[in-house]
Amino acid sequence: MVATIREVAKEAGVSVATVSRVMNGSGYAHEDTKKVVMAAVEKLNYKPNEVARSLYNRKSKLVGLILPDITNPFFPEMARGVEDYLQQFGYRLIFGNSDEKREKEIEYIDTFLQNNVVGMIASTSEEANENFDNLEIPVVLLDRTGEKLPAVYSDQKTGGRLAARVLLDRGSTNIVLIRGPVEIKPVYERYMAALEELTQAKVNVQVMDSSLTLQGGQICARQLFEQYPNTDGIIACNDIVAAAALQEILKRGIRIPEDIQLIGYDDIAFTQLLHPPLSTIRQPAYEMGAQAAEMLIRKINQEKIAETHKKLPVSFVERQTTRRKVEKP
Amino acid sequence: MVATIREVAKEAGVSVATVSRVMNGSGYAHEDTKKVVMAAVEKLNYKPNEVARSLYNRKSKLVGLILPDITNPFFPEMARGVEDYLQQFGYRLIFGNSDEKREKEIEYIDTFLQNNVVGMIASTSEEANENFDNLEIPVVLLDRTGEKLPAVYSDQKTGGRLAARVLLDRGSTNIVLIRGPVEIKPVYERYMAALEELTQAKVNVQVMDSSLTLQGGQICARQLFEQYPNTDGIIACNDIVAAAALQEILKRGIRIPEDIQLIGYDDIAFTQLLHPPLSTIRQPAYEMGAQAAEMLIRKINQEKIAETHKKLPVSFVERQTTRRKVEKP
DNA sequence: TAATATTGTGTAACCGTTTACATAAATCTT
DNA sequence: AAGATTTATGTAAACGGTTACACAATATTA
Repeated sequence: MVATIREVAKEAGVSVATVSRVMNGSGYAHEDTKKVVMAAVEKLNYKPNEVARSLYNRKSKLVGLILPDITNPFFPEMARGVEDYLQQFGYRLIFGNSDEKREKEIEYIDTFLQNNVVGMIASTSEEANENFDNLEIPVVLLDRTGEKLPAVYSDQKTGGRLAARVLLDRGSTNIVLIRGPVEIKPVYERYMAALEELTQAKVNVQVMDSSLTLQGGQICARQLFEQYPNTDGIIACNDIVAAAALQEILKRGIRIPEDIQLIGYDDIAFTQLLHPPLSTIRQPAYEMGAQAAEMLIRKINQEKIAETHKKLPVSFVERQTTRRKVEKP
Repeated sequence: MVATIREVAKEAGVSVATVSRVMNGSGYAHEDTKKVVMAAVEKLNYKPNEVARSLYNRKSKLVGLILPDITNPFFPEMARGVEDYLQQFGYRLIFGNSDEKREKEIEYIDTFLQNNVVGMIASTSEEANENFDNLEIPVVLLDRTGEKLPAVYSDQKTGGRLAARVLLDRGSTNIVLIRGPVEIKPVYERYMAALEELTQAKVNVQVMDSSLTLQGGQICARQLFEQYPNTDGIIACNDIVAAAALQEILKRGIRIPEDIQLIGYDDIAFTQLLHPPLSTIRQPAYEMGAQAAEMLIRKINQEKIAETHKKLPVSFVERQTTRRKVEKP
């Protein structure tokens, strides 16, 4: 059904080596021969088998991508950033969701390797990093960082501090800080930075735990007002949890941002559709993905890379769950 | 760096054939030999190269997945359904976003084929279907359907009709029906079904166009109230557009659902977080993905398949952008 | 114990490419 | 016109697995 290089060679009346050479533009080939070969290629609709190529070259046109959970709207943005960038260079993505689970991460790393990927981009836990050791292919960490591996991530510390500053500057004094899972490094970092900032401000601060999911957020939000009814500021670990909190706030008839301020993290798309639209700390997800892809391609092409650790800036997106800042005269 | 079967064979003092046999549990192998081989495998941390396997077998453990846009929250659900199911059987996903563009679809189909995928799952336009002709590997359509190919999709007609019925039964009489891009079959079908139902009801109906994105929805929503200020019901082509409409409604201070009813389509996650929570028609996205994966595996294993066209039911998710139904005594 | 069946193992061909090397043809030097 | 270059092409050996086939060793049977 699918034509092989031998059939093309036969059709064109040349050897397979010649076909290979004209296909790849490598080595010599007479103009006339090129035409004959291309005609045969055309006629048989020949497309070189990537698997055979990959076997010989010991590298494919495949890039492995491991993300925690594509169902969390933060990651699709990143994935598209990666894909859109790689796609232009003919690379394809093998993709896996890890759910932040070590076994899954390892399983995907292994199978990606078995498929001769040229490189990998991964948001994996720090402990999984050792699985990247002694690989002869480049790996770039995304939304994570580490000593040895190049990485593209965002400035969680500034993000966390910023979130805290916002509530502080706008007058919250009884703040609940919702901490996400501590195993997830970036989430932990933003939490720590916010906590530090709040602590320094000598304001009343309570810490609560939540998963990064909607269900987790809802459970947390419900408890929050039972335990700390006079809260006047909430810093959520991500936008999803913030959205859950917002819903609870509304349900209880608390005025926002007058009685309570709320700030999320990520700036995922639907955040602006909430009512009131959610103030949040923006991470440039798409850009992060694209830059990771760019760095990976650089590595693949053995180019020198100026900075192997790219920390992208975050920014405060002011919407309507925080008050206007009072200007000090 | 990475051990090959030859190195394992040498280490174990046997031939490559023997190693292959014990790895695959095919043919005979003496118990003692097995032990020796497995020890060597262990020692060298040998993992068979899938590429070489794939070349010989002419099929890999890779499945191609083409989705329109992973950035639209409807699709990640589906993708996870596919992945979670396939993952158990050791299949991996090569993934591509098509943006509903014919060239991209074809490009991905071609490169997937070049990588010896065992099968493909695709949400592609009808015109791309011919590219699936004469393939020796199974393909299942997802969220789309067609004559020749097996497919898993949802009942768009019932969905469209249901959406219309809901607004009708709850008393809307000046309804705007937002039609999505007509090239996208499922979107068109739900539109047509709704239109039919509305027309029959002899109610006042206006049609507007929108893309499936937030930006498109916002533009559409703005125009909507300028052109049809006394609208009292909106059927959106999907939840994203519905969310945009909801925002416009709120901005204009129109009461919902008292003055206007709104219904979306898909039931993507954040829909319940809107304020008020959005009534919508639910498509079982995850389930659809999982079932497509199941069907594909059946096909790969050459099992008989009872129904090659699985139409999954949709349902009305009643939330707070539609009124309570008035019971007729 | 010889004949036969079963089990265990190795050799080499194959999957579809790329490329080192050999050799032939064309072109350039002097 | 002979020799040196350059260009053009083919042959065969990789790449890392799987498996048909041959053959040897062991177990079973009569």
